Amino acid sequence: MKKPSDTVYATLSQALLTGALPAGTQLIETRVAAIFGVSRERVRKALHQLGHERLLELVPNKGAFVKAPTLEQARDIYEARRVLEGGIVARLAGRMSLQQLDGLRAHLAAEQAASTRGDRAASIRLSGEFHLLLAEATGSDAVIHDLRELVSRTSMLVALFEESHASHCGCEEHEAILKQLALGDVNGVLNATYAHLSLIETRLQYRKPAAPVEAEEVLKRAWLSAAVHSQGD
Amino acid sequence: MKKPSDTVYATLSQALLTGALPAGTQLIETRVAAIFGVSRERVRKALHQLGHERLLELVPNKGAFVKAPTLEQARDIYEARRVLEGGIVARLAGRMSLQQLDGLRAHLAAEQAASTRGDRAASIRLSGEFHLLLAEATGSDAVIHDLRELVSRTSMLVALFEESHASHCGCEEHEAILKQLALGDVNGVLNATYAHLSLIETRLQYRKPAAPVEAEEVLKRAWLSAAVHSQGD
DNA sequence: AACTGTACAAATGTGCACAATAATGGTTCG
DNA sequence: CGAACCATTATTGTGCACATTTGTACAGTT
Repeated sequence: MKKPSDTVYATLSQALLTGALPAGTQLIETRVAAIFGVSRERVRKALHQLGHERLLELVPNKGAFVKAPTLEQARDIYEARRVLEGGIVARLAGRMSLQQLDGLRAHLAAEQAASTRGDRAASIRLSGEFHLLLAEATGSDAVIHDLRELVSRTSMLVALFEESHASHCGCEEHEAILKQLALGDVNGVLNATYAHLSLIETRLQYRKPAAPVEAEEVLKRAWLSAAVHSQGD
Repeated sequence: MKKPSDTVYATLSQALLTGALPAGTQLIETRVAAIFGVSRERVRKALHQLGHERLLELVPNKGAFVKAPTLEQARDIYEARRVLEGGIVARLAGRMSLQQLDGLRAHLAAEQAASTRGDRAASIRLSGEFHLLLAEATGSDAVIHDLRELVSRTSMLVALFEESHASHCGCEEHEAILKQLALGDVNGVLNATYAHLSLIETRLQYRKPAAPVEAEEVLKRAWLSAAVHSQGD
């Protein structure tokens, strides 16, 4: 069996990323520890790590709260993605191997297949992975790390601000980016990337601040689900 | 008086960034706690935070070691800076206000002044700040955060791999970047940025793995220095 | 009736003691 | 003489009890 601390972190992380917990919810160490059946210190460490990843807001002597990003902060994240992903594609333009291009094309085909057969879950997952694949093509672990964090935070934003029926990228836009990449047109690929990310950003809209929910039940279900999943290890 | 935990973190961070501790040195919680006169838990938290920032390597059940970046990992960092800073300037090109450009020009003048009067310490500091100013011009806190982390890691690399007499950027290269920025030439500013960072990277060269040193003495001096500095608060 | 000061309750922060784990050195057997 | 195994030691990981801080409610005063 795996170490419980990793499971605690993974469970909380997924719960936050999927938006299962409304923004502003306080995560009380003792309660979470009781729910998960682990000691308070394990929870504490996981909470601090999530705080360092900007998914939680840690207020000294008060506690950990689910970060409630404003629309302004959301735009901050998307601007950061335009900057970083723009830098990625600008750097890659005209410098990619045929093998790398083929890998991206294969991934794009998988995206389109998932889209045509109406598999929404796969579409969302593959759409996110496309961006990470671009980061991996740079060969820099630091770039991958930074983009992964931005994508994670974007997931939370989508869960917060976006209508559920529009949660994945358009395949055509990914296709356009890939095309410009192969051509090696720096300005073209930059514009395609900016347009793509800005289009996603426009899908964000203000929603009601989300009704406070019984965190106990949500976490209990998430914990049991994670426990089931890790049973196969 | 400030909280000791912040001081512990700041002291260790500075010691690592300036390269006072050779790579591979093990930081033993109890020893550090004894040296600093604080409890072990404070040290532990600081160590974990530094580990999360990739300045230390945390091995489970073994301890915290000063990260020993290889030249390959160093290139990884510089590639990441090319990507991110390239994304920054590409995004900024032609979109900056006159006020922002003037601010950068003033900073560049300060750099040149420090350089002509031979103030090496100021030169190094101002050179680093120039890059951060570009990040701040994007207006995205996430971008600033990511670049700051990369610059921190670069500082450690410089302390490790670079000869001491060549530790600051050339003002002319910053001038070239600024010029292309004002012109709004995306390709030009990208090339200037890539050239600048690559030139810095070429200064890196392999040095002897650094003789192991008595970490006790180094930390004690760093701690006393920090204590003196914080006395004025 | 409103405001303030105090006392209580709840949650986090901290230090300590113990358990688990990995390296090391010595010893013994082949 | 060498290698493997066991014991010892040093260090990190964990759980628990206590201290500190903060929010709140209640009562007293103006």
